[in-house]
Amino acid sequence: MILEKKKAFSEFAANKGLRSTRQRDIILDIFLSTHQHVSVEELYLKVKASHPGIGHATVYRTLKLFAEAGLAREILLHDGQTRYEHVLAGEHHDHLVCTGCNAIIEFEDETIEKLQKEIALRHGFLIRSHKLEIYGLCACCRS
Amino acid sequence: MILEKKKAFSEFAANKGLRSTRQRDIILDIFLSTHQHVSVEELYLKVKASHPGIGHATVYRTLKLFAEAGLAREILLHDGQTRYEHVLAGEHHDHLVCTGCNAIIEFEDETIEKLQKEIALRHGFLIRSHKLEIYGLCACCRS
DNA sequence: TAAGATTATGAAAATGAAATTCAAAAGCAA
DNA sequence: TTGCTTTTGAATTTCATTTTCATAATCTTA
Ligand SMILES: [Mn+2]
Ligand SMILES: [Mn+2]
Ligand SMILES: [Zn+2]
Ligand SMILES: [Zn+2]
Repeated sequence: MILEKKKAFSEFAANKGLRSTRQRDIILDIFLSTHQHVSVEELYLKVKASHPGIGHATVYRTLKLFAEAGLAREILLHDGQTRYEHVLAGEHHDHLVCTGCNAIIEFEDETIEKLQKEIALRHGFLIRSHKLEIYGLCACCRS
Repeated sequence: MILEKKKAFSEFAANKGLRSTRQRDIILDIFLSTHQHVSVEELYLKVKASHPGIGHATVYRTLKLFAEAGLAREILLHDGQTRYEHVLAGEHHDHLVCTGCNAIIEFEDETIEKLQKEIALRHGFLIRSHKLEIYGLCACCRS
């Protein structure tokens, strides 16, 4: 799975005429080693731990490339930090966001997805993407 | 409807021990006169047009109060600007956002709302709020 | 493989939205 | 009014992100 993603990025880079750099390889490795929903700052700190020379700007730029390449998805919750999550081929999910402990629970609901398509159809709207975020308290934080 | 909202805000202010100020009255009047989904800057400019003395900070602070009072809702789309929309008592809706012309189409779907509750229940999650935004192209921008 | 052309990088500066500071002004209870 | 408290607005600060630009790395071609 990690190899697939590396390959996917090489192909994307080749297609776009991007050069292959040590930094991009490192950032990709570290991104792939993280769990879901990393903020740019978190990832930057991880990168810096083993590769102090790599700068903020490169991490920002590279994560945007990953998103463009389809292996990461940018998510904006309500904390002013952009996060990136891993995109598995063909998979989509939405989020339950706990405002108590910041946990993020993922879910999928085919019916909701279908209803969205119907709504779009009804308005002559062409869907490019969507986000559904449910904010509240997770089971732990309720009790 | 405008009077109701003004009254609602007075009550909220009274309850919170807030003072009644000329600025808040003006900003409320102008907010109520706008259409849906105003950015803070847009509102600030409108306010400044007739009342040049009123500052940015007051507009920011006051809109937060409106949200707290329940007569406005903060919405964060993907353009880095906080917007506020009018909240009608007991009403809820979600958004189709056109990335072509920035139009925002509102919709309600009871089934989606119900399904969200079921998902939350399944995860022991207590819903406080949610947002569903569908991004894409509106009918005009498609053709 | 060396040169030349182009792209990528990183430190620092710039940006832009939002929050904060603080002295002055306004509101309020008595 | 008086005196106390809240609010205001200009300016400053903050913070995430973007941009700039000189330097470095990569790729292409000979
Ligand atoms: Mn996720
Ligand atoms: Mn709306
Ligand atoms: Zn929690
Ligand atoms: Zn449009």
